[in-house]
Amino acid sequence: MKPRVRFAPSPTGALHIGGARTALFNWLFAKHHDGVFVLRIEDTDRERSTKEFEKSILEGMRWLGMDWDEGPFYQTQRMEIYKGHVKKLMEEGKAYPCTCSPEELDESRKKAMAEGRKPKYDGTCRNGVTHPDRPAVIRFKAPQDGTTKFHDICRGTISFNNAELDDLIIARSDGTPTYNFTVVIDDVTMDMTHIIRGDDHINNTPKQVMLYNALGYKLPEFAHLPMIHGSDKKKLSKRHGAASVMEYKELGYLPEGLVNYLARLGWAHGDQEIFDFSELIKIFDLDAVSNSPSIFDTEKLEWVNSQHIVKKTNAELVELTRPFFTKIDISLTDDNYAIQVMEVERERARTLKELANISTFFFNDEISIDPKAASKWLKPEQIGRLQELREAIQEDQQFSVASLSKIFNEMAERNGLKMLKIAQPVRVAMTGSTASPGIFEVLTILGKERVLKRFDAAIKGNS
RNA sequence: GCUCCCAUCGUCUAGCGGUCUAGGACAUUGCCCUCUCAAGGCAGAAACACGGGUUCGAGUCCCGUUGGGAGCGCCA
Repeated sequence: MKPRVRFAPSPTGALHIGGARTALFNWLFAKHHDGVFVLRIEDTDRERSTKEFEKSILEGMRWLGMDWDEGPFYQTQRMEIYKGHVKKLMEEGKAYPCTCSPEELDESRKKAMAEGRKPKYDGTCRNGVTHPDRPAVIRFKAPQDGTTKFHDICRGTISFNNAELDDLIIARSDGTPTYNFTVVIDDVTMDMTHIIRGDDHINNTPKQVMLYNALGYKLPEFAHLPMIHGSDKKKLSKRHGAASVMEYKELGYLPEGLVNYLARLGWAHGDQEIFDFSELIKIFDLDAVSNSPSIFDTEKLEWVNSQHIVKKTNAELVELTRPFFTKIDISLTDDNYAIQVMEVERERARTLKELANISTFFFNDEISIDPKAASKWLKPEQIGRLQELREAIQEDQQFSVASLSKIFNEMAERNGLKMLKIAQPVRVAMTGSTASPGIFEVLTILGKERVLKRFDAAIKGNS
């Protein structure tokens, strides 16, 4: 049987790193087994769900390249299905109305905690409501003894004592169904074969299993993934810097870079670190998923991203970095020129944003020279040599890496100087900084006209 | 507090009873390359939480302790 899996985010926030990893493992699992990946929007929390968050989640999914085969389905459009199931349970005596108020419940919970007991519903309304005048929620009549167990692909059998569980609310007083109920109904009616989700759901699973049993449905396979933590080892949240997937796009990460990094959190394939999409699909499976939580490490993400930047062609990098250049008011008008720039800068940046930022001097007519660099490398005696170099370069008909190299070397030799002493002033004059690609490459890409202008600007500005 | 889950270098991980004096990667240190900075190459420092078992043999299996995480909503 072809597996059917789903990713079921609630639109109460953007698609974040943890959600993206869960989505990715589902997607990879479906692709690997030639199964079906469905997207379901769990929007029953009307208070906090918004259309904007929903849109940004879909945007994040698309950007990461995780296409879905079915959906998106919306829980708010499936109310009749849930209501039918609630009714069925009521008729079979497996659910009952409860009129205890939220305040009363809250109080008994606090009391239980204070007394060291587990906060659970005391069953006041199990045998008839106590306040017929009040609006009622519907509770599931959970088994009170015995155990509830289920099989988890990653962890084996997990079992809970039913005495630990209570009569969960399956429908609110306004008639809308709650999470643990809707997931079960949806997963069953959508024919899900595997439920792959974060392990923060392990504690919900026995409740859901009871519902499957009460409804007479067959259990799917479960696979609970370890959490992704921030550097403080706490569940990843907004406080840990950029949490939303789209923020990583803004930061200049490649979708393949993020996906590669995310795949390696909680999953490994021997010693291999770098994977592209097709490779992941080919080798990904649940048996290689680990059980311990991992910490999100931006530095490794950056390295992985740089590995994927290097895999791109120069032409692709031009297109990829264009939006980042635009943001700093540079428009790439000459693609051939930009391609040459990419060739010399591609290995020097870890993100597309950085790639654009370190390349600005190639595109701006006016460059700003770092004062510290100038005070070290554009002193009077160095300006004098710059002048000399400028004349030699002007006379150089070839203006190639080879010819320039010859000019620089001769100059160094004549003055008994190391290449450093002669290259650095030129680098500062051309790029404004002490770090850049090879100086001869920089010169030939910039072109003689621009080079001479920058010589003049540096000489004029510092003499 | 209770329940459940987890436990190899700072971090991500390999390891599925003997080949582990524990391997790789990021980060880090030194060296090489070198016109700078990267990239790259080489070398180094760095871990099986602890205690009991089981076994001829345990990082690998079992139990406990400790530590961490998650859940305990008319949120999902």
